[in-house]
Amino acid sequence: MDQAPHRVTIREVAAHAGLSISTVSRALTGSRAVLPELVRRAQDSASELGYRADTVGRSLRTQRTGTFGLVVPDLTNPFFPALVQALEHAARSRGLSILIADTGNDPEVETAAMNTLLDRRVDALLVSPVDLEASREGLISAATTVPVLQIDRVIDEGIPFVRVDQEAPVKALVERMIATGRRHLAFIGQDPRIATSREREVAFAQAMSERFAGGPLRSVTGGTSPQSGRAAAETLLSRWPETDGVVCANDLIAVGVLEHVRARLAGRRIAVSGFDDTLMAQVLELTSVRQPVQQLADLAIAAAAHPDRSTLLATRAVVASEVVFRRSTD
Amino acid sequence: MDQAPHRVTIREVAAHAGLSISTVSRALTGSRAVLPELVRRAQDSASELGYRADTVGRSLRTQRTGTFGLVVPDLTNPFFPALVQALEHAARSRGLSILIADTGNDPEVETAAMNTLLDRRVDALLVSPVDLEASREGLISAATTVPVLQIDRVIDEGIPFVRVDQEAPVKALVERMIATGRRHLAFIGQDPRIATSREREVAFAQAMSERFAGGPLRSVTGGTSPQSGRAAAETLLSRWPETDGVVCANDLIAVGVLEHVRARLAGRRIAVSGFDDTLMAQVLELTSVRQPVQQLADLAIAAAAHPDRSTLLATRAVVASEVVFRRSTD
DNA sequence: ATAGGCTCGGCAAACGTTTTCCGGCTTCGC
DNA sequence: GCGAAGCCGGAAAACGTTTGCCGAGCCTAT
Repeated sequence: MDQAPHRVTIREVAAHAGLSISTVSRALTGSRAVLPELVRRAQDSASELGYRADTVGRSLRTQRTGTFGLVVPDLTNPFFPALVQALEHAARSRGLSILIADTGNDPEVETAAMNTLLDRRVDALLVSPVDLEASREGLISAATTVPVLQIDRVIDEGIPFVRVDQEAPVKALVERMIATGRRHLAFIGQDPRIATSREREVAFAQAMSERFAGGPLRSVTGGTSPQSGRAAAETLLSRWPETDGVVCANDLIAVGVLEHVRARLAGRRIAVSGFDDTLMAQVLELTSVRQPVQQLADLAIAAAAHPDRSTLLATRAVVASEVVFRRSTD
Repeated sequence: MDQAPHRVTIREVAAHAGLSISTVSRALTGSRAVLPELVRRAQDSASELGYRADTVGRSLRTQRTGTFGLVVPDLTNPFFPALVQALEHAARSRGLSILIADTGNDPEVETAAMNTLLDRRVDALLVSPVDLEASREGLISAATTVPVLQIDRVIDEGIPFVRVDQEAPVKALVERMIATGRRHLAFIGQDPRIATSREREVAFAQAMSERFAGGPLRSVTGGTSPQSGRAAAETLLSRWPETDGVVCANDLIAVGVLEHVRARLAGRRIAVSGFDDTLMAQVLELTSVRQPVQQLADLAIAAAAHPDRSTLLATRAVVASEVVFRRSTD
């Protein structure tokens, strides 16, 4: 049938323009001064022939691919698509591309994925590590080969990161629940090996101990889904029946809790809050913590795109998030 | 600080093993027979030195990158993360990678993104085109350079695709609504320039005309979000107040409709259905059409990964989907 | 016994680009 | 009017890999 169409190379552009390859390269990339007349000739020939520089050849020579590896734990969790989208836009606006890997919450897959990305010679690795412990070794080892940036989830302070502050919003949630008359607050976390969930739990414990020194710490952990949220709510309320406010580490969990509360405990006035301000939170009128995804992405890409790697290697950024109060905490 | 760590090249492996570069290459890739003894020596040296072949060098030589470009319209729509995840897994299990681009529903961005992916010399382009018309030109032009596979949304039958049948599920929905006593059915679509939405609308019109020949076609279109779903429901019900069943082109829309119905029309028994069987549909007990995402992804990657491009170029696949009935259509 | 064929190691070319180096020309200062 | 110092074009090397080709050694069949 139709043959693989021949791609125009810089050599042909040079021939067509009656210039040397070097001159064309310089004229098009602007890497060194070229007489305006020649620049025009080069550009004209290039566009006439439809020339577009081949990134593979360029990468081989420059040792930079203009590509980042992005490793996320689970695209099923709506927070990550939002993050990916923001990162991809930020990257593309600078002419950079993103190789994506979804690890399905498996640390071994994660390490393997990072290695295949390294083989592809990405300029940097953006990672939201799966597991506080099991991900560490692979992460550290990757960091010896390429600049690594932990994004959102940070499991090793020695490696650059861009994260969200968890303390303030959790404190604000607790304060609000107390202000609306609740006294017996509880926390429902995801797998405790997830960095952000752990941090939220710690923040919760601290906020509580400031208000109710010596009081019991009501806390339960489970999976990351409405189903497990419902189950967690059940065990929580059977263990501490007095509970009248629940801070969840995640919207998906909170939705499950909400279901349980609205269905089984319609009479009781139990506050519920989540994290991530997903679409579901908006629809179900669930109080949630909106993540500054855009800011996170901009910081990450800005750091990763910086020409000298020392900037990236020095990145330790924490950005603030904002609680969106809705009916679920009225 | 610490210098960029030197990556081991095949040349060093060859030196260490006392073999020629060619032999090492052949031993490691198995591209030609090599004496077992030498294979062992090559492999030992490779693993001892921690050698991993550089994909950039290889790509330059072989003219294949082992990378696909994936272009999706909007990761905010939960259908696409699911698709991306499935595609990425299928690709990685074959040692292939995916460069992702989110076009934010903008055909111009889409064309630009496709071009930057082409510069990266992807082996194939997997695209869910934004717009039935505005996307066509860019798509066709890209297809002259690289194998292109339309995935889910197809806007040009001349270009290979992997899609989902819309007719059967829509018909099943209509039948069910009729079977449960509804007579005045309506359709709410997304932007009519979205291929799948249009197909669902056509299927709806056809199913209806089979049952109610000559009856009015109640149909409204709007955006892809609960908000616009709610708005659409409002105009729909003011225009055709008798409506007692609504087939929506999308879960997000359906959720908006459901809100409107449950809030404002609590007395009336109006059936609502969506598409994609997202988490929200499950939570809100919304009848929806589950997309065979896994199957779609497997077919797509299998076609794209096939060594000779003629297979991909011949791909025209349609897979079936399944309606999941829930309370919203009881 | 020898011609022909098979196996397999190594040299070198090639993939497409950027960039170093060289050298010719112009300019400028004295 | 002359040396030094830019400016800028072109040849060629380099990035890391795969692979076409050659030829040495061995086997086999007649």
